Amino acid sequence: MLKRTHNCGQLRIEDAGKDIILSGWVDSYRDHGNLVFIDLRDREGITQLVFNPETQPQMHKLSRQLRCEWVIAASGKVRHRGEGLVNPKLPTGEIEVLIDKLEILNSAETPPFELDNAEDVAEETRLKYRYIDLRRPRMQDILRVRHKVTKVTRDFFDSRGFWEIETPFLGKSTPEGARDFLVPSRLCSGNFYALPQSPQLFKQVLMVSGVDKYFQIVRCFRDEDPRADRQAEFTQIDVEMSFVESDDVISVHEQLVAKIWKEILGVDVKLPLRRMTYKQAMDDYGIDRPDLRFDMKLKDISALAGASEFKVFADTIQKGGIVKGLCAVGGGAKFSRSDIEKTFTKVVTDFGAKGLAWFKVVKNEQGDIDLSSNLVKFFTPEQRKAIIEKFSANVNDLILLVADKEAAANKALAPLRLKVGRDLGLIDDKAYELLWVIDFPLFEWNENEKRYDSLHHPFTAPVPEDIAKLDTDPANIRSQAYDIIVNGSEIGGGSVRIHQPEIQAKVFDLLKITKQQAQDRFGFFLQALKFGAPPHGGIAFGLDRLVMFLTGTDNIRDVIAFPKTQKGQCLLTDAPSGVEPAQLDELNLRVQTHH
RNA sequence: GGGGCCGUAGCUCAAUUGGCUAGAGCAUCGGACUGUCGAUCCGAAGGUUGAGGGUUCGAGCCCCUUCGGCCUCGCCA
Repeated sequence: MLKRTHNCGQLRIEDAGKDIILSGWVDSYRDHGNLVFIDLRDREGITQLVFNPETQPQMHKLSRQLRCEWVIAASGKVRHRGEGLVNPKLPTGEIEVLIDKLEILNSAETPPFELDNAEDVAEETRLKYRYIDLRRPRMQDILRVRHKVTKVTRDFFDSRGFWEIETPFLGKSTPEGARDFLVPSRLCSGNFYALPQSPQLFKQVLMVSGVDKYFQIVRCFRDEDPRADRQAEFTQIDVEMSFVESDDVISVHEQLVAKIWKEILGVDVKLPLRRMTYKQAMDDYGIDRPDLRFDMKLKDISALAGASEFKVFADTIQKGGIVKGLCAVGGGAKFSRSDIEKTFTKVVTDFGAKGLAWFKVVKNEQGDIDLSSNLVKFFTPEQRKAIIEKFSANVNDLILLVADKEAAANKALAPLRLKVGRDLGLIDDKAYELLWVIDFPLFEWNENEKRYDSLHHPFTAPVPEDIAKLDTDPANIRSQAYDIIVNGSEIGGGSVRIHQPEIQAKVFDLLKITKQQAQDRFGFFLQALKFGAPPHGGIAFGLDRLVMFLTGTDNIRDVIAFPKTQKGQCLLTDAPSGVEPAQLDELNLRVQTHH
């Protein structure tokens, strides 16, 4: 076999005259009867090969058999293409290789889709023939970036004294959090392992073990419905550190993020990153992961709205709700009433709001700035003026308002803000706005279950000043949790953990986890805390989402070599599948079908 | 579990109100061609309209069932 001396993206004008060997896939062929041109492709690029019937008649004849995606090796001499023949689209476009020997290593069936057009091909087809899809330069770029991110990450942590340690995949199922993937045990019949949702407790145990600084690039599993940015099987960069406070963890990891941005994108990220409290994020953006690429802050006009004659507003305030909204600069001129009532109203109702109130900001008959909509009759001129002032609105702006309980209003307004921002063209696709969101509440009240839920997870430590509130005012305890946000998407989050068993016990108490339940689920961990657990904290990044940002895709399946569909199926291998009865027998399992 | 979009040739799409032999581009195959690079030109072949059932003189189109893909709400400590 001819062994390659170079790759297909490597040769330049300086290499002219060299005898070289390339191997790869036939990307395209152009047969002129006389000359035959082959674009040869490997993961590094494309190089043009030329077959000339006058210099090498046998090889020329052989080359005419070549078809797309055949695998070949060929030797020849690099030469300049000559005036007017350079292809500026290719990095290797100044040269070509005049072939003296061609070796066909393998033929190929006609591919089910053309690599050039794959962006338009149904994803179903791409997934079924994933090996062909992954040959495309775009997909290989993504694989390369993903590799580089993990490489940068490993080097970063290694240089700072972190150890990469593996934790079990076969673990213990707990009812908290997401649904577990279960694995039946053969040796302990009737019992099940769970695949990890994250290595949370193991990494904390490693801190008790004196490992001090741990990281792992680790697969995690959550048996919930996928989304465009969510896959049941995903990868975390998981970290834990001993003898640290929030600032220590934040500082190390913003350096990691800056390093990744620099190495992959060549972008300098200014450190330290800005920080925003959870409360400010919720007040101004209605969400704990604000997209700061555009301004358009939300404003609460409850005081004004409650005094109006508009029954929906007055009733909402009466019942303890709020009226909150945003001002779309220029939106009054840009959006029609039908845009507002169809598109924008649909956004908020999709997210649970009952409706959307709107005002266009106009000049009235007296030539003064005023509001216009089907609702103005319920508002006095003074109230209208106050609303305009509250939003610092100008003529041609559009004010959109939602009335509901605070959480519900925010829930609807955050996506509305994004939609309006996009429609107004306020979002710069090339910008990266990174920040930390801090000071999360430790708990949120669960009305259905009449108890508190952890906002982060049950091992998150309260801020020291708030510890006393565990007994008196749990709702207002701040936690030592932090999320890192890029362009409105959470790429990582973590916390300082509870390392004292007494505080952990109190938290379980508020979560209505009984001593017995705590013992059954986390007994090993509670015991570990009693044997000299150092103060510790950590973080986990979503590697898939990170790579999505770095490669500019909004589809998580693009950044996973072998992803699954929305039903969790692998179209390449057809997993999951039925199993032999004998396999079930060994596990003492029986499959029940029901409707 | 709910809502939405989609499924026609290998790929991407078209087909008027239910009406002739379901078309086009690309790919494929054959031929031509002295420098192409999305080569070009000539020709050919290619269909269980996702599957099953129904209405009708007649269904790609209407109805029912079902399978699959994507987006999304719920869910994702």
